[in-house]
Amino acid sequence: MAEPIPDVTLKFPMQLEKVYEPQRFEPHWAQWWIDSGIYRADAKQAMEGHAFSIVIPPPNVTGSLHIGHMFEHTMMDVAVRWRRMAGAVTLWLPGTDHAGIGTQMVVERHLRTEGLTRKQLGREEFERRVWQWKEEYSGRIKEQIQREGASVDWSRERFTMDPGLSRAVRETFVRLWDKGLIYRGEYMVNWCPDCQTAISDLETVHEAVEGHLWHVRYQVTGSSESIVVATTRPETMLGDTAVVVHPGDPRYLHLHGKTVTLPLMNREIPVLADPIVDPKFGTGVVKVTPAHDPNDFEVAKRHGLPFIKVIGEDARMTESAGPYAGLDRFEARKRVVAALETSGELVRTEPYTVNISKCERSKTIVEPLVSKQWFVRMKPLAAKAMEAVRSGRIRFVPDDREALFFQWMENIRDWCISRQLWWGHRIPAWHCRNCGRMTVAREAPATCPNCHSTELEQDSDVLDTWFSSGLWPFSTLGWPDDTEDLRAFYPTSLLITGFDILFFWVSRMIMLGLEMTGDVPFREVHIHGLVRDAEKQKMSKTKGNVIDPLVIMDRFGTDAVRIALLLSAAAGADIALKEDRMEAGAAFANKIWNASRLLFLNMERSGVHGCPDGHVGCLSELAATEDHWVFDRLNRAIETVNRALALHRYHEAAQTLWDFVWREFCDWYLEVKKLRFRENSGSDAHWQATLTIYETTLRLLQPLMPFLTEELWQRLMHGAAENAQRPKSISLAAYPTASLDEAEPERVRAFELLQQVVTSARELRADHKLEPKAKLQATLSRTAFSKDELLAIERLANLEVMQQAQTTNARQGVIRSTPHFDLQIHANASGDKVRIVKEIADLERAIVQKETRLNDPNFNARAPESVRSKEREAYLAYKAQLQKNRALLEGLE
RNA sequence: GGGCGCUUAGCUCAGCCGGUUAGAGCGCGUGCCUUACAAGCACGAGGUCGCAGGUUCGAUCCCUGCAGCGCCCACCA
Repeated sequence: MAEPIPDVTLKFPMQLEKVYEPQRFEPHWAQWWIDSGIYRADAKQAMEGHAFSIVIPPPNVTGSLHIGHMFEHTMMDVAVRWRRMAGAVTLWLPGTDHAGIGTQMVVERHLRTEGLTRKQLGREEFERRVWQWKEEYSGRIKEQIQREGASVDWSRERFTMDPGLSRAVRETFVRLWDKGLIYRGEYMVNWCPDCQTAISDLETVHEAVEGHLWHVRYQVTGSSESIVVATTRPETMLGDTAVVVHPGDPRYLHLHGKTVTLPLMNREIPVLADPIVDPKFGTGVVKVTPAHDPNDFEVAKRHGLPFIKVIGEDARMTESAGPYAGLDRFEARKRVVAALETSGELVRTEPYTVNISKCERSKTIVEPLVSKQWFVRMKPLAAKAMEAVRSGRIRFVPDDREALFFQWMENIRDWCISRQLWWGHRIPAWHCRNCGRMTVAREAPATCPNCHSTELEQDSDVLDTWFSSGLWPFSTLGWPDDTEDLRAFYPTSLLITGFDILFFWVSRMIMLGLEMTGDVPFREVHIHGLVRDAEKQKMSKTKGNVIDPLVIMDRFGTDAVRIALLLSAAAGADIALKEDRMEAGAAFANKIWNASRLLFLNMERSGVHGCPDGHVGCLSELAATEDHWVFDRLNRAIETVNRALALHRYHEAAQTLWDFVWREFCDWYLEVKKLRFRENSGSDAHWQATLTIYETTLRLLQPLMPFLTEELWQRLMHGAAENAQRPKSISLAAYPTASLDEAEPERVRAFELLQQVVTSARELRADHKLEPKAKLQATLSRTAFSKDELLAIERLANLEVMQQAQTTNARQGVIRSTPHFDLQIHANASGDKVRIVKEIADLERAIVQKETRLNDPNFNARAPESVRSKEREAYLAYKAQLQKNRALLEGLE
């Protein structure tokens, strides 16, 4: 096991380097977290206690991680670290996805640079190459995840094509097949001529492009009459086998049952009636190309029309296209149009916007083709999934994403799961070369169950990559075996992922999880937004606006990037990531570092070594006013942070911590404490309170900034006495709950007054542009300040506090007054009244508002008493302050 | 064609159940190298909460309409 602290810091744990350099310790802790095995989940323990489990959305092994992954991982890590510290037995399971089509394409592209194609290599050799690629990239991804500080359990790392997960895939396939939920058949699918495979509906993107609507005349057989059909794809007419009209369309009633001659092909095709036709669109006559249009496919099946395939898998015209055979589909279109023009059968051409489907990956226009594919029947699966969400067994965060989920589920269509690729899970079906019979089985059968031939060949198709990802929450835990892990950690507690894969992945996990395990795969789904660039543009390699997480982690430190991402992460919202965010994050980390440096320096000076044992969280009788105040503020922060984390409001947690640490702990608490350090009055009691606050704050920050807090906490603990109870990492210590001692309200109030006096003095000094070093004299009407508090006021505001006003003539002084104290600052100031005048105006406005409200009988009759009394109180306070300000103003005039 | 979301300070965005004079970061202005931090400190300027109605004692928040922007889904030739 590695040493918990780098050697150099071991020697001088309390001497922080002057400059915050996260690069010095972040890699060290990342490594130690792995070597020490502290994030390894214990299934036995989990079954006894409270478990919290989460699986990583497996990144594709196509390449390295981008900033969106880091955003997602950071939120997951915060969730996991928080639950871990809160006492849950946690499992965060890491892994990667084989990403069938995506990986195959990048490897093929890579091969092309070597002048090779996959066909030249052959299937076996190609698969070997892809495995090589996978090894390289999953290794890179692993390093990146470690660098992010993700507290995953590497002993449970999985890959979608691991033997165990492959077994889960076959098990699922066979069960669905046996239930009749998987079928195979000739249907119309989206065919990508570039990828040379069928793709699912989800893998296509729609795009509106400017095209044409060509009107073509078809001659009615044995008549001088002709009809005109409109088409956006004239090349497909070569495969027409009918034209249809609406059954009730009076214009064409007399043509029902007649035939027309298909131009160019001189084929007789029937005129049919079908309600699919909209009589109001175009001419009300539609050509039917059963083999190349999804609508026409349905029509043809209803009417038993023949299918003529005129476009092949390579997007070139087939032999059936007669003279056009061999031409590319777009070239064929040109020639067909030209031919129709020549023959006079093209009546007219009009511009028309057409919706085309493109392959999401290759951007090639998808060709609807009839081919033999495997499908999953979705309706029955979707019904169960919707029920699980409706009943609340799965909750969405933010919950408006549910609408999206239902919208898709309600209109779900069968899922084409077969791909004509080489990289992926082979479909567990074997075809007998002898009798032709197909066998679906978990393992390769030795002989054909029908004819006992040994001439069996496995189906060459592979499964859609999402088929295996859909099993991820349970296949990774050992399913279909009833493993300890499965019992301990399934259903998983939470899934954090992007909306872009809600349908691809989340929905399928829900459906397959319910079907295979009988339980939901996760109880909560947090759908986050997209990380965009500073101009809110989507990041993409082609735009060149991609932010590489490794680069910015090197530059700013991981904690800084984490806090920057978290601060931007309003639930579900996209974030525009600017560099200044990360600079601010680094500044925050630097602030914490330096605050620690101040404390550590003074601990050494006071002879205090490390964190004191015992009575942590207590406010002793000797605790000072500022201790009471900061206990109060920290308790509030603890409460807010815990609530925010429970609701996945990471930005709120981050913001709360930021404000507490910077605006309260550093700006006020440490500033006052510095005075005590100077006086060398830091008694043990003071240190106890100070270190309690400090150490608790580190723990509160830990889930968000694990590296920095680990480094500081280890140093703090290193100097302290050994304690068997002490966990070996801050990430295993208890998360703060609002259980610190209650601060005394009177003393909290006293500190707030102190702040007001100090701030007022600063305002006046700035307003009157006084010499920064000029000491001012002040008289405080409130006498309740203790000696210590007066000292703090004097020092922080650079004031000399007088027993009473030195002059009764306010004209010589500058005065500031609040309802709670009067402050006269005597100086040779010009007596600028601007501030008082402005404040009087503000107060008058507020008072009018209050008066109107308080005088409104309806308000008095209907508003709750709690609101009314608050309003009255506020009104009186304004009134009092206004009077004082007026008096002051008079005095100045 | 359906559905969803957004519009708050110069910029990026918070604002949970409607209730004191609406917040943060960055940027901007002024003054400070105050022995933790110039990656800092202090002080400040800056908002008719998209527009128009409505509900309510009370609306940035709820409802309706409008305008602008964005996203998702979709087999009208």
